[in-house]
Amino acid sequence: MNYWLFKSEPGCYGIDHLKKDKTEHWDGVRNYQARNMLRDDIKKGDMVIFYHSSCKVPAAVGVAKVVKEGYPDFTAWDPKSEHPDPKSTPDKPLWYMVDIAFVKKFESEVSLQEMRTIRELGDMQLLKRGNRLSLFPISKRHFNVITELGS
DNA sequence: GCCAACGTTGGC
DNA sequence: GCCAACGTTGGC
Repeated sequence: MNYWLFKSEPGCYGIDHLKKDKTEHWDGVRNYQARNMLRDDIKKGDMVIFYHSSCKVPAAVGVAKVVKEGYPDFTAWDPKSEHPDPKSTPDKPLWYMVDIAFVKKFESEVSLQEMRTIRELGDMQLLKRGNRLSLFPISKRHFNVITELGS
């Protein structure tokens, strides 16, 4: 089993949305590195730290679980969607997504600022300079440390 | 295939 | 709103 961190802007789609929806497809990723992970690496049963970015207090806010492995992101060929891409078609899909299910919302969210002070999280991609990927792998240790801080 | 210009992300 | 970092685009 592998562990991942997914970023989302809470104003756009936050942990409370996922809690309400129970499961949701993680669409709209338009970056090749992230696409490759969604298509090839993220497996059913993998665990996800849900992270709020581009907001007042950037923070890890909960846990989700992968319930469906990579399949074509059909929002790409919907011109009315948030991130349409005419280069992607049902015959030749360019972008992929997975489905995730709500597991829990942290009792206290774990801010980016707090995570920076934790030695065991020092090598996490989230804390590296210039990190812009919207999702990336984390270690089991990272996952455990963050979930413990959140409870 | 190089690289300048431009766009986007995201913390601050 | 600023800016650093990085991805993408497109001319050559």
